[in-house]
Amino acid sequence: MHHFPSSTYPEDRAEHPPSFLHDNTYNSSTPPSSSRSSGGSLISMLLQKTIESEQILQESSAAYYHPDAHISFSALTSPRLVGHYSSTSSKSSSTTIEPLSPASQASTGASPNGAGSNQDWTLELGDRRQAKRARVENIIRGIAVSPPSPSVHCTDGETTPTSDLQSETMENKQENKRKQRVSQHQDLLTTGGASGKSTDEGHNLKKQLQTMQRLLGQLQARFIQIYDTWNKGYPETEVFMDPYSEFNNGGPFDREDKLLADILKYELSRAVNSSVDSIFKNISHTLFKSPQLHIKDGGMVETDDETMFLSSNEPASSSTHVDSMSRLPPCSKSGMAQQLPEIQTEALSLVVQKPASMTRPCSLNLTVKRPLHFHQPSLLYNHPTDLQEDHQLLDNSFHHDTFGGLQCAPTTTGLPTPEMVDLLWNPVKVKSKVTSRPPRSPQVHHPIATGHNVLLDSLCLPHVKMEYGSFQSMVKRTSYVLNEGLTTHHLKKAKLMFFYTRYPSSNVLTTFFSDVQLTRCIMSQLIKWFSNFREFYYIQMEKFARQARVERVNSVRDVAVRRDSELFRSLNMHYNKANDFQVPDRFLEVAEITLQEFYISISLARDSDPSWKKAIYKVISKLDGDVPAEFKAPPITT
DNA sequence: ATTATTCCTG
DNA sequence: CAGGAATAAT
Repeated sequence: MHHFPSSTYPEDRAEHPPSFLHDNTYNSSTPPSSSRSSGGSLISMLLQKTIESEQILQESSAAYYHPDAHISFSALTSPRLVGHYSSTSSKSSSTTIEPLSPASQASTGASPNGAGSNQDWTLELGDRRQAKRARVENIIRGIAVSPPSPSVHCTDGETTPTSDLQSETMENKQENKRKQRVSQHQDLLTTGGASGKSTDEGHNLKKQLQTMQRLLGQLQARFIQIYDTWNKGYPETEVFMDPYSEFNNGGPFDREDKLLADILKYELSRAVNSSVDSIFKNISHTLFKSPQLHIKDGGMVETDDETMFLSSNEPASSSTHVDSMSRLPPCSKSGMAQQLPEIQTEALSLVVQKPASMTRPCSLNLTVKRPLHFHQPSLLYNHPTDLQEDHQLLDNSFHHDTFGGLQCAPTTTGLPTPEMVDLLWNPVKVKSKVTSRPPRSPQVHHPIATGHNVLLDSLCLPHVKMEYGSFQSMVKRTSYVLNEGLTTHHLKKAKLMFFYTRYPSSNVLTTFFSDVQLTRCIMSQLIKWFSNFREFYYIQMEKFARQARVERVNSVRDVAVRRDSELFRSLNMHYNKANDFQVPDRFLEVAEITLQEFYISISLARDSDPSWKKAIYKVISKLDGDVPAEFKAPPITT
């Protein structure tokens, strides 16, 4: 159909004009460099989003077009952007998420210190401080008293404490969403439960689990609120700094703040501890009362004492926070009353400080002693929470981590295999090279060593000193874990994505590989992958084009690519080795066009020009289509 | 000078 | 597919 060389192709062939039609498809106007390196943990991204959206909401809409905003608004996308922010509801389509993509996050997130920041920050600092304090105090009160009631009003990560109007409407929406999800979850639990019969006990348990999930979601939301409030109170610092050292240095924290910090630390750790402990008690009461379920795996030793301790507790109600606290083993309380971060435990060395590339460096002073009884239940109770709505990132692994874990854990034997346990305990791949990762060794694996420290460290929460186990449990339950490296599954997914896009923008990559920590390194690895894909693709094209020229007719019309073509077989073998994916027709068209381009160029002896392929590349780069949304799900599902 | 991409090699 | 040189683009 397309008989003409490059000059005629551009517009009419681009049926799905991508938003990144620029020649430099990878950088557009937002460099993914240091900006994206803020650790990339879920929560840090959450926080960043919160902060960012707050800023955006505060600024006038004119700020969208401020040159310093660095948000790449094409004429195509700007209406959607405005729509997105004004409605404050985000659909799950990739296009509406664009404005919140990490790239734009980074640029806007850096704005407080940038040239484009408004002076309101400093001018209204005094007033804002007072308001801030009021809010924080309110939060504390809420934490101290609020029972895990479903009706509790809580803001999610997307909402902002300052813009009441916004958050109010948003809370309603999100509350609804949350209910939906919870009910969905319940369906899953009832249908996919291990026992199959829904005893009263199981019923109660489920209800309590849901309640606890909600509570945890609220707690996380409060974390975010508090963090946000603090961070906002000192925009000039941008980075959250150690209150104590800063105080001594005449830094931004005054006595009141120190006091506030102490109170917060105490309340937060207390609330989290008690709620998590309650959850644990409930679930362990059911799961572990059978001696069959005493599991010993690696460092996880379960003694009879613990079991007795666990099963002797009655189900916790909302009013037993303090009560349940008092039942905790001494070690779990150790971190609570201690206020000074100087008190380190031996395991603090395990907390790995991220390299300086982090935009929001901070360390968590966490005591790492954790009650043994926390180990096992965490495996089986890796739930998401309500905070996940509107967060693409969360939604993705949500399916996999949660339901996968829940459905797989109870095997026919009723016992998780060591591999499963290990897998669940090792969601963070510390060193992952797709091609060179050695098989996981079945050796003893200390649960609190490695892996999770990265996660914890990247949380970037204020200095809340709390019991490690509870905190970790909360993290594991309220958020899924980001992979730190690309896996073979990601590679497979990338190859399939190549059928749709030969030149994926960094935007596309971030949205479709959101279940990995997209550091600079990972991102360039992904880019390299696609570069390699293209290389193979073009080599095949040239090869078959020359071959066609030799043996076939002289007409371009006869140059075609069909599913039975040898060229297609070659490509399919490369990108879809398992042949379990239906290659879209569009790819055949693109391949045919590519082949024709090569054929023409060779026919016209353009290949004498050393850069003769460049023109072809340019043509092909405009033929990218949208990647189906299904690819946003984590790749392991197949 | 820096960054992105291709080309080449193992 | 990854590493690195070469090269183009900014």
